[in-house]
Amino acid sequence: MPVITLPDGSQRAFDAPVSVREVAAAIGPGLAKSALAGRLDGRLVDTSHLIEHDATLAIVTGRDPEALDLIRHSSAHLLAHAVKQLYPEVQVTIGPVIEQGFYYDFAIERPFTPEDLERIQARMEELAAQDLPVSRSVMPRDEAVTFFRDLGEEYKAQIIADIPGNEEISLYRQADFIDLCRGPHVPSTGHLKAFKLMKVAGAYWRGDSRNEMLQRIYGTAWLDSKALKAYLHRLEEAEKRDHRRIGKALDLFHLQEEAPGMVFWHDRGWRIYVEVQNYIRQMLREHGYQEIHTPQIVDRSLWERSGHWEKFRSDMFTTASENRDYAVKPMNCPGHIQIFNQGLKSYRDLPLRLAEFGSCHRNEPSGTLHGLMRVRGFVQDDAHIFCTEEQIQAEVSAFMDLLFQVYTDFGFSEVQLALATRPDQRVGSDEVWDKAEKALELALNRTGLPWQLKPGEGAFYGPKIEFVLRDCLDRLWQCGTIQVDFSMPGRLDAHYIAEDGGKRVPVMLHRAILGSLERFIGILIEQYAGALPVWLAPAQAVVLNITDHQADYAARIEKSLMQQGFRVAADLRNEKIGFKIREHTLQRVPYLLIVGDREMTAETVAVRTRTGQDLGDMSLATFVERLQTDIARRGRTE
RNA sequence: GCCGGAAUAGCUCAGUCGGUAGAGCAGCUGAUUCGUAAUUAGCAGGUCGGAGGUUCGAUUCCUCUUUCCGGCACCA
Repeated sequence: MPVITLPDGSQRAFDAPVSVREVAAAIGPGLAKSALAGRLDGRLVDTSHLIEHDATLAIVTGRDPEALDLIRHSSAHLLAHAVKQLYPEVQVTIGPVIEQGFYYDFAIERPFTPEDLERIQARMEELAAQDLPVSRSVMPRDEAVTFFRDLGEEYKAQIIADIPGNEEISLYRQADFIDLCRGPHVPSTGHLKAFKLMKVAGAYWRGDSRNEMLQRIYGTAWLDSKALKAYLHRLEEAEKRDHRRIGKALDLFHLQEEAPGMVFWHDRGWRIYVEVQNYIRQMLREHGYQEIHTPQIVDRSLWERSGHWEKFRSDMFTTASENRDYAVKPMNCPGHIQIFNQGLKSYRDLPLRLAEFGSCHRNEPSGTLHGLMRVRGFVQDDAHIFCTEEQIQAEVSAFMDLLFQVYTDFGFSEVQLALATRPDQRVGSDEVWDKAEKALELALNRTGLPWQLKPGEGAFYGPKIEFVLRDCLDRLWQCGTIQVDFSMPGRLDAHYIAEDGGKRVPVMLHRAILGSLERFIGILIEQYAGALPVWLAPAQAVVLNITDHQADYAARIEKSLMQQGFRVAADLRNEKIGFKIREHTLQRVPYLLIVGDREMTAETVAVRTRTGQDLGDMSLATFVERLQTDIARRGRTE
């Protein structure tokens, strides 16, 4: 007879097997009503789950952290239920929970329209209002395959057929809808109170582009309508940070039809770009890198030797002249090896670190282009470290230290780390891959930060560590990387003379901290919602006169600041001061220096920040000190 | 590349059930010289993304195409 231990340590004995729901009811009718699931000996189960033996049990309600996932998962089922009712010809496939909601993939001849979405949403609301009980049952695998095949659900049958034969399959039923699912689910559809279908999209069956395309419906679901509303509001706010919108509003850059995926940088955006570049340039010098510059357009034969022509030809831009074929460089490494190869290198020259702000072009698939985040023409803060196998470990570790220093200077603390290991198609022996992967893993562990393993996602020539940042809508973008390459130096005849006088092929480490400068600046813009820290701001201060009377004084201040190396402008237009303040505040200029007769007489400036703070009057020298402090701090928050 | 959606003034957007378009802001001209987030009056501004088709007539309907947006696949 089961004795149930509750989270508060109290125990309840039952003289027969009881369900989670019955235990909840024994505690209180309110709890029974709000019970979504149970946590039985640490495992999530349905409220209908029958407890036959002694166990610990926690009743899961909306207050528990598991509740959201449960609700989202059940919402996915509700979505499928509604779709099957409205469009019986549709086949269901999978419907998992994702970060802010759920989706469900359907096989359907005709794609869903936005109007379909409205109909489906309405039907879901009806089904939820009916508070249909959700029940669980089990079936042997083979029987389940036949069952779904008879229903005409080929995809479901295929999914089940892939489950090992000796396992039992659990099914969930609500009214006339039945779906394969591991569960658990909410006890009835009435628990689903706040959901919204967000968008339709195509998605390949089993995530493979060789397969047919399914129609995916994305939705979000929350505990109550207040949380749903708050989420939708957060989304709207996030969209205001979109670097494409801000780039236009702040006159930073633009893209246009004639050059898809290539950026036209305007003066204000280019100031950011140059500042970022100069900062990196200085860091690289301090860390033992040489800066070089290699050609944009190189004869095809070099790309043939490097292997790029064979593997990435369709992704390279090519051109021809006088019976020769050329490719615009998609990456810098072959060029860097050419510099390494000039003159005989000794082991004493290693590690040799060659850096380049390499302008690269890749003919990315049209559907992937995305503002500054995914472009066809970009510049990497690229470098290649030529070293011996023994030096890999130290070089990787030194790189990671440098990378975190840089990210901190830019104000990024949330970086996701991943190790991408050997893909199926690769060059090099397993022994060499073992060594390379081990080296990266050790360096990762040394950081003490969590990291993710991405098996099979390494480059064809070696494994890599990825440093990933998020955009304003939580989409992930790889920025930094370090990759071990045992193959390309050999292919391109790089070698050095070892201590014993023998010829050796160096190992090459490909590494970038920011990755594409375009992408990194895009993320910076979103991170700061356009209000870049003083060291990066396109204009650090603007001098505003109140009337013509102070025009000369304002111009003098502008000139003085400019000569001291600050990015400053004077706005001497005949406009009201409130109007000028509004404009430059919207332009996110960190400091507005207002000068009227009072300041002119006192030889001061009245300083206002872009956040609306009034710092009062101060001398120019005091203001300069403030600027210098800000600039020295960079993006660090301390 | 694949699926869906969109493209109208410099920007943000409205509109035309087929009769060649409208607002706000920005711009230009004038007045205003003003103290911390929009002074004011007037003017001008568009081959309605591109090409073809249907039609007496297309920005509107159809086809193709380009780009962008959201996903998916890809990302050396």
